[in-house]
Amino acid sequence: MAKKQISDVRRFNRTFSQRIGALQESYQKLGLPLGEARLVYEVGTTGIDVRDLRNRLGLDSGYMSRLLRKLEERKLLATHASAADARVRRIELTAKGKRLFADIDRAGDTVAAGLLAPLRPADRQRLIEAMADVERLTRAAAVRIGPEKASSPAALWCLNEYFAEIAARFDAGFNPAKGLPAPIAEMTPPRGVFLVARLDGRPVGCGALIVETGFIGHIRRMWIASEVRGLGLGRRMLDALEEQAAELQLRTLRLETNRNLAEARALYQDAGYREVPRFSDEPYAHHWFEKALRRRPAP
Amino acid sequence: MAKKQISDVRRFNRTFSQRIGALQESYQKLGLPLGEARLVYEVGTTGIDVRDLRNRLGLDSGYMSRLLRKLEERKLLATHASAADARVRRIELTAKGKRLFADIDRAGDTVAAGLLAPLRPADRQRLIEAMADVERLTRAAAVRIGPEKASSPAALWCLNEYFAEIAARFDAGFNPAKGLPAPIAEMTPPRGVFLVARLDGRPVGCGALIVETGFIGHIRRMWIASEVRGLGLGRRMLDALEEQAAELQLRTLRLETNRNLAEARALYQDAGYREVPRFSDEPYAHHWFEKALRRRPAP
DNA sequence: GCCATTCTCTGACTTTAGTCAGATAATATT
DNA sequence: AATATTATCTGACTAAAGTCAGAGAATGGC
Repeated sequence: MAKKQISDVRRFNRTFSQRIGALQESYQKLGLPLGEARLVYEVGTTGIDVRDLRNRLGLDSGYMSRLLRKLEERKLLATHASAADARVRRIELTAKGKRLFADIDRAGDTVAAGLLAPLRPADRQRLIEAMADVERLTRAAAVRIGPEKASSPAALWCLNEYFAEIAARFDAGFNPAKGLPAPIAEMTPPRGVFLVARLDGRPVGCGALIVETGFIGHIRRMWIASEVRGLGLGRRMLDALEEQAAELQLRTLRLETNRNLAEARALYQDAGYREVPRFSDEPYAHHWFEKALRRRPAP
Repeated sequence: MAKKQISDVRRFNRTFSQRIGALQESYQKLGLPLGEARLVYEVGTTGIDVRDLRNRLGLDSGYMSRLLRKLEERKLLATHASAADARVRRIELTAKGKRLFADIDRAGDTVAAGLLAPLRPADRQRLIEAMADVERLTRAAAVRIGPEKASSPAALWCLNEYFAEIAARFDAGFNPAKGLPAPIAEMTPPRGVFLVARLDGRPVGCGALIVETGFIGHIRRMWIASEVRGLGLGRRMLDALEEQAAELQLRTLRLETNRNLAEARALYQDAGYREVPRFSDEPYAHHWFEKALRRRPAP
């Protein structure tokens, strides 16, 4: 990577850190500390479960609890047990809290308008487009891939999206009952792994590795959400699956794909998979691939 | 301003706040709090005067002093009186401090490289260009214009740049001794004002208003640094000068300009100045302008 | 039905990041 | 030479933003 590129990116990060610092100061005039304002803003007009809020803001549960008590005392929000699960508490803003939310929201608008105000209309449009580009292109770096339970809500959501997509793209649609099955148990250690790609916590892709007899692994259910496609995530998912395979001491990886998924085929070929004769009964597949893994160096 | 534009900008600010939050966490692994790391980083390998550091970081002098003592105890930096002015203390990093600086620097590189790493070369280039666009276009919003002493270093620096530029652009060069003078005393209240435009503290433009006999003001020394040109700052400087004129109860503003400064002429015309017959002996001028100010509404 | 896990809460602390009011010494201004 | 200003430091506070251990209730998985 060119040094010039790195320093360009660093300059951007630096100036934006400053700008965002200035932005945050603008929230301070609302009469409560940043952390509390952020919390009120995240609760929003619709309310939220404490658990979700804690995950989103990444706060310690004790700290969170105390913040909530403080805001409750100020009559900005109210908590009550969730209907679905009596352990989790649901937060809703009071009328006063909603007014504060509106103030915070307005302050955000003002900051944004302040960036646009000095510009001519054409430059405003350019700024917005450039921001969209930066956002899209930096998304890839914010994606984290890791193993999760194949039965987790995120995993099931990904699989659902995956099925919906291939149903739309395969010539004859897709019926999970007819395709080669991939039971959750087989995508669970030690018989396999299920990887989920997340962007800011939200699932945006998945891939499964199923250990077959001997030293052979089977890659299944690889999917990347369209919002993050074209950023090299397919390759990263494949690399992550190979990493898992290496840890499981596998020697060969196999996978199959449908003729309509041209970008997937290109990815597999580019990643060193070579086409082999049919090895599975997957009725929706037209191409079968295989790759010999390099033996792991002893640790 | 379109609502859609504002919400687009807000989304960008939001995602980048998150990214930058993550970035800052990466510095935390260096074993000292963010504020102290930032300080060490700003001191840099060349050293800095405490005064400048305080301005740059915007810290209270007491707090700053305590931070320095803490870092001195840890043998990360050393202070000594400045040679030029025994009141100011100069900070230099010790060998240990320089090692820490290198670590911080490397962490910054790692973050930047992490943004670039997942991208293909063409996308890397696009990201960098988009970042440069965003930076350039948001610069205007970060510029602050305010009155400063015409004898201040920033003012003198601006005037120097201004002279250098017109010397290069006027047909016959520019000799300050031959031009209409603008003594510092006349650009100082109550006889006049000197405005400086600053971007993140750095001067990037200036403009002077000199009160002539009666209710007439004379605009002189208007200059905008090339790095921020094309962002509407000339107009803002002119507006700010008119604001000052209104506060001084002036009724008419005058100015003159050289034929080679086409963009300046366009600005004046656009701002409502109309060309009038020569009213001054400025030998470098070819055009004279005037504008009647609207009377200020009573406060 | 039992046991592990999840979710929230409380108590007891800590660190970070300041603010504010002087005191002191050096320099600038008049 | 007298006075004002500037730069730094010290003492005495404060608010914000956590951390960590453990308790208690509810739920999920077997």
